[in-house]
Amino acid sequence: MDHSMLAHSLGFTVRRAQLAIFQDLQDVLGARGIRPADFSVLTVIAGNSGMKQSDVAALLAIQRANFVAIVDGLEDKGLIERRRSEVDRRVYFLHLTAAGEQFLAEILPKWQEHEARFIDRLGGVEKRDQLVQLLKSLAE
Amino acid sequence: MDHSMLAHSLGFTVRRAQLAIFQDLQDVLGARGIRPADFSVLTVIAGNSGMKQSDVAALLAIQRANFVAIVDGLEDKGLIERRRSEVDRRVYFLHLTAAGEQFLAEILPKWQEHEARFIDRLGGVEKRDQLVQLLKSLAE
DNA sequence: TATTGTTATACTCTATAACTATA
DNA sequence: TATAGTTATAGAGTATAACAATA
Repeated sequence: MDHSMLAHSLGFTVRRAQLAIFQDLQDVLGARGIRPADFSVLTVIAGNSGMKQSDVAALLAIQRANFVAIVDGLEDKGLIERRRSEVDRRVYFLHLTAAGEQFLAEILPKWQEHEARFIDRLGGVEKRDQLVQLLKSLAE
Repeated sequence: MDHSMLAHSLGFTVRRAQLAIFQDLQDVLGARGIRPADFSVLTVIAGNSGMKQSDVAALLAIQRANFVAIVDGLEDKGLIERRRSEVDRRVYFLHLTAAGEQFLAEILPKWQEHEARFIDRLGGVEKRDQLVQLLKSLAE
């Protein structure tokens, strides 16, 4: 199927793998009405309740200008809420709502099944750990 | 820097690695006036001269409708040319021009340096081979 | 009827500059 | 002056439908 030097390059193989994973993830999350970026925001807030809006954006490498619409969308869905800082009234802290907690609890098993599908392709969690370590060294 | 479960997931780490590699690749190729997709097309044609336009598109997972502008751009730059099939006058075969061959010869060392930067981060070509194998199993 | 290349179009993601309110 | 959030906008990349020429 592939006859070029690209087939053995890092850029090409990483991109192909990323597309395969994201397509599956989009199918899983799209059925529940959210996108991969929305999911990543929910999990970050779940793990760090009350994080500053701009810090969440930076952690996920999303421009703060583009992050506004993502937060708006999740707030409109009733999954998260902005709370103004009393100390510095420029900043918003992000929190999951009760509905957001419930939504995440429902969707997490589906996400874990998604991860499990690809762990199976790799041949187990040891291979996954090995791969994640290699990938992290690429991203520094 | 990361406090979420995402940090150890396949989707997130693959995406981060892909962004790091593509940013570097865009810098390398952008300085020579082409994009990663252009480069991939040039290398495929170099390895398979006279390939059908739609087959190149399929090999690179690019929609044939979106592929037209890429081929147009490379043809406008004088790097490739379309040659009509005598047998089936619907199809175009793609070939590098002499200028295209020369351009690719000039740019390939820069691409190899780019690959080498990431192979270094991994810790050598054995790690690269290991990673490529794992990534291919992800993309099936 | 089916296929190749093409056009038009829309949608998402991303990048940048400038605004506002606060500090 | 500087920062957090916001708005507006433009550029990529990608997806789909429909067309002309050809099979």
